[in-house]
Amino acid sequence: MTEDRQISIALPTIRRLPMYVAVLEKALQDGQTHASSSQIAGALGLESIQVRKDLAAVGVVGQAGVGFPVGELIVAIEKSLGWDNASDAFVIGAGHLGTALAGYRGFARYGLNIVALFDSDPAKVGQTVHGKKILPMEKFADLAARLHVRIAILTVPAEAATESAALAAEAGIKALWNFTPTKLAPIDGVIVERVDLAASLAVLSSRLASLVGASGAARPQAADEPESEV
Amino acid sequence: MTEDRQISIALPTIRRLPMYVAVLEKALQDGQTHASSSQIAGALGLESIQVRKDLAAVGVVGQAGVGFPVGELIVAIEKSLGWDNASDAFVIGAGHLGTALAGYRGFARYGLNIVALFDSDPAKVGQTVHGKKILPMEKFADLAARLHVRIAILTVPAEAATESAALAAEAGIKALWNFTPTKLAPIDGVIVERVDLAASLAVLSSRLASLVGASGAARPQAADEPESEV
DNA sequence: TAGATTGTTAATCGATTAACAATC
DNA sequence: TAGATTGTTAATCGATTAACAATC
Repeated sequence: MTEDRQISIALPTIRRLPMYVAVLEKALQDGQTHASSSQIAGALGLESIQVRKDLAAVGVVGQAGVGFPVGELIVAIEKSLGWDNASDAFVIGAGHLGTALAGYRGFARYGLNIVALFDSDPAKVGQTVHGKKILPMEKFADLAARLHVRIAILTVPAEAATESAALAAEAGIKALWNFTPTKLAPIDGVIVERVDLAASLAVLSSRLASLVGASGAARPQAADEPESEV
Repeated sequence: MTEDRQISIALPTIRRLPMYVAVLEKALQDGQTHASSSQIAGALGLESIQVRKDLAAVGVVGQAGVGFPVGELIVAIEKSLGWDNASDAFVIGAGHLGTALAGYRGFARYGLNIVALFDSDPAKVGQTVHGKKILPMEKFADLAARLHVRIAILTVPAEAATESAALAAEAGIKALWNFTPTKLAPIDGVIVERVDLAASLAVLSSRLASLVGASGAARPQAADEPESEV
């Protein structure tokens, strides 16, 4: 049996693991069998000690004087992340963002397979985007159960987030990837991971503001060209 | 002159500030003039002491026995974030994600105004999405300079990320909001904030994997009972 | 005054970084 | 053997949490 103690890897470490996979795959393509912590760190702008600590957390041992086995490492990381066998997912909300995510081919790399989209708008239902059908919300629970879908990607408008999340939980969804600006209240038995654009933009704009503030007064931009209404 | 010491607010605090704004605006609509740290914390699932520490960082003082002044707080937070006067932004890459972001009306709330999109694909150039024009990359530098645009939103394919970032930096862009899966090398004088979907999905799927692993072999769960537990 | 709540100072916790002996 | 690199143990750093006197 495998060691199976993937629980309890520190969250910051888990967030860095995908970067390691990317770097290691490049190394693999270059024909490298081993990569040292300092090589990996260099490629990512990290410290080598942090790489060693992170890799220790996924349970791979390196070879002193040589480095870490690249192939083995990729497999171990993907196992830790649950990326070793693909998971099906439903998208709830076939708006701009939902259809964009449904069309993103890169998710396959992360073991995520978007099966279908759901929307409450009858005008959208029946359409096909990126080869995936938009289905009515009424069919969600039944299909989630029949197809054993455990992941839902939430891309509905902010006002509909809470209700959609409840419906998904009811339907047996175990993990919600929340792209809405709504912070959901905890739901028993459901993992919620939020992509918080406001938080990310807050970091960007506050740094920009302090940069501008440092170099002089904030100044209005020239009213010229298309100001374009939203 | 204003106090102007917005530098050095801790990053975790900055990430939480937008949530406070959301809660405070709701309080304002309910006619509240003041909100206590425990009220705010309760609405967000945080500890009151953390709220007080965060609000202290933006420089607003509360009133013992009463709470914090709601309106003043909103203004102060928005100032800290640079959300007090809107910034224009360009989108680079008019693919699914780029057009989705260009159509998201919620950004106005964060002082972000998407002016136009740019793409290197001649087939896309000339089209209009959500009332915004798709322009050729060749015009980027000139327009960025003329309109004093400092923010670019990067939604090109992974392979084009580095090149596009360099072009943006060349054109005087000061802040890059990077939605590509590529981790950019640091660029002198340019702030880069990345929306790392792989990192977010890693957290989601690893938690899901350990949840399934904990309850026995990886098995299609009964579409019934909550499996509970964090 | 009495109750509620702030803001400060100290304690705790967890992650990052440093140092270096062990090992290939 | 000599050089490179790991993994362990300890030190540092920063953020969160606790306790409580000050204050409205």
